[in-house]
Amino acid sequence: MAPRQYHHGALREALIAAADAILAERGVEGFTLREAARRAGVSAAAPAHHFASVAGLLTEVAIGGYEELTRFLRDAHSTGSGPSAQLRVSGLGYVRFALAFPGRFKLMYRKDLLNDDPRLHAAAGQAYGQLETAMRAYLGLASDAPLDAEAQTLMLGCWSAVHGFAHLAIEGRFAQGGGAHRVRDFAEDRLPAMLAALLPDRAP
Amino acid sequence: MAPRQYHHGALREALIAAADAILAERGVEGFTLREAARRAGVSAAAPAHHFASVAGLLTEVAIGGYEELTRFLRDAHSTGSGPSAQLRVSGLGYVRFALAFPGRFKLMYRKDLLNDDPRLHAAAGQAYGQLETAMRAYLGLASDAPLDAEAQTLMLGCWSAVHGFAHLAIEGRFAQGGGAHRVRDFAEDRLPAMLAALLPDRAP
DNA sequence: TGTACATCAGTGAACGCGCGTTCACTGATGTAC
DNA sequence: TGTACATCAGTGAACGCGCGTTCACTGATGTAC
Repeated sequence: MAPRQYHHGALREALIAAADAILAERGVEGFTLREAARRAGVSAAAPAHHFASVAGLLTEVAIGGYEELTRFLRDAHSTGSGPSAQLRVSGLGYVRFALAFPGRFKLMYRKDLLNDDPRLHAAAGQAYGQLETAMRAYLGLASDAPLDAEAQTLMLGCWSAVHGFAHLAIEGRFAQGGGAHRVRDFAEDRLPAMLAALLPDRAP
Repeated sequence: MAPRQYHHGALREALIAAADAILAERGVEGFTLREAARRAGVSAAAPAHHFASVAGLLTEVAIGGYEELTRFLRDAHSTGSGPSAQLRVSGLGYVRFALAFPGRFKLMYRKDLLNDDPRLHAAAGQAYGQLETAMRAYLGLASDAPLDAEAQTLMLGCWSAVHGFAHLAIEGRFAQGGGAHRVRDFAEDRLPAMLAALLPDRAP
């Protein structure tokens, strides 16, 4: 590595990466701006030149989180064959994301730590829209049709179920022994059946 | 009110009540031991005589929370007619509890703030057992029968769904305008249909 | 190609904050005789 | 019924902590001419 220069060159990105690493290692509660600065090899005052406040940095991390979640949902979706399987496997993608990045996932729902930023809402909306698209296909609706009452109820149920599952799994309410690995195994083992009960195959 | 005496008389209970009030007003993140002492009209050092640490006090609050949740589940259950309706309405009870006491509810899932206390696990187990009992009746199983694979999957789905719904509702992910009142209306409006989709009537 | 100078992106020290907990203490209570 | 005394349940001051942010500053960069 080159010796530290006075000008970092990409401090903004380095701080975001450092924040991400802290979230992964210590969770949301363990995050501090000073620690992020420390990891980026920079004084505690430096972040102020790139983010108005700690919320600014965390908001950036959360936006990245929603973008990654969208990717997870899309990737999962593409592995299913047929609208029913695709919707179910999208739910699996949601949980996989949450268990892969629990700190980031929790941050994404911590309104009190984030700025009320339109980019954040847009990123969240994109992830949600990904699920909605899958739901439309599942119900045989046109891709631009508004969701009717049944569809809305089903969306609510799916989102609640995968979100609740993810949250409970992260909090260790299921597999009581073992670490993250065991929790992921539990999810891969049990989620498909749970999603199948909630979203049975539909005739096309 | 009598003038403050040197000996409070029931400081332990007063601290628990104060903590509960703080959770209601400011949420988990807004809780501090010093503030609880302040509200009980006592010095910051006083709580140490009743709780080994802040976690001790919060654990007591969480235990009370699980007991209250159990009551909510039981009360809701008793308003349903027939096992199917009773299970569904128990789910409603879970969410009603969460929306009535969001701070306490969140605390109950914050392992990092609570002691690893057998009384806490027992209280949590009792609430969970309440749901399990309703599930057994729903599936027509004997009240002491172990849950088979289908039953376990259904339990997982129900718990995840109501937990996720509660969590998302508390975080304001549904009704974007309005306060707690509007969120509760949304839940009362939408949850029954969601639960009906997840737990359709079963022939007895 | 060189140079003056504005601007940018850092530094290091300090501020003020409130926290949970500890300490030596003291006032109040209750019990043994 | 009184009294000595142990124990209990408070006090107030202090400790050490790490936090986010501010401030006057300086070193590096880049641009106009």
